Amino acid sequence: MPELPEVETVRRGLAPHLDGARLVEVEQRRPDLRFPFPDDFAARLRGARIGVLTRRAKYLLAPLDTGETLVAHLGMTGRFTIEEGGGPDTPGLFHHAAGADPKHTHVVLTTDRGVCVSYNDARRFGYMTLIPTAQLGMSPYFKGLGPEPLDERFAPATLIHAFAGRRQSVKATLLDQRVVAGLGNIYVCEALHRARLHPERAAGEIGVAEIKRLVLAIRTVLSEAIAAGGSTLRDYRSADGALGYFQHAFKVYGREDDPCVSPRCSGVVQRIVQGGRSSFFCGRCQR
DNA sequence: CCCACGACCTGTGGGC
DNA sequence: TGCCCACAGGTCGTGG
Repeated sequence: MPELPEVETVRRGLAPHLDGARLVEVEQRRPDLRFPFPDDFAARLRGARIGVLTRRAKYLLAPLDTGETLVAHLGMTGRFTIEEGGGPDTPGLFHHAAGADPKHTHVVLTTDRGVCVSYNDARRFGYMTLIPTAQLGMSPYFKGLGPEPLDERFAPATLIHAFAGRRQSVKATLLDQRVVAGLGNIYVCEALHRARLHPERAAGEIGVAEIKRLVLAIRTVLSEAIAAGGSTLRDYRSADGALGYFQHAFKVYGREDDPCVSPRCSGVVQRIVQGGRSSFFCGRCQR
């Protein structure tokens, strides 16, 4: 799935088409994604005007003039695609979800500007819901979320506090959205490499100087990834169909058995499994 | 409370 | 070529 940089890239691609637009048609093609759609989902969206699209963690948020906010999570394979000047199934239309199988297009929004925005999700780990805007912060989706890593409120003190006494690995701790919001498997691996921290280190045993390196590494890798339009491995594309290219800047992710690219490091990238997910790291410069 | 693990789905790529 | 298994960017629920 898209992690924070990919979701942010999708938001930036959708915003020019959706900010301030009215939804004139909403098509919901199945009763559920990961969870059932809320009751009368399409009817509650139809006719609504969207305010300014935002992002929190890996969620996209579209506030509506009905008092509700459309909340969308892309799961692993969720993709929003913009299709201008024709319906979602118009033959010959350019980038028909840019390679996505149309049988997995589950929601199609049409705006008063003649733009179709379709949601395609092969694995259906994503979901959409509607929450009263005034209650967003107290909703179960957002209540426990940690700080945005690119917000100044995310600081060494955040992790010093979260790591204290924690025996869980630093890898698993950073994947915990209650600690810091928006990181996923790729960017945790990349940030730990930049901070020269071994993914199996217990969070509680990481020192203050190391935490400072880690906070900087997280900020840097996310900022660079957003600037590159995210990472495209297989499914991910931005809303306008563009490929991200940050994957070319990976230093460890997906590079098992390749040489470590750190200056003056002669190590080799290895892969281990932690909590059922692959961790890539260099055992020589990450300690 | 903490943590590890299976479950949820479908597609793809590698090895044989 | 074809089949089968491992694995994939994320969470959520369960059970120890």
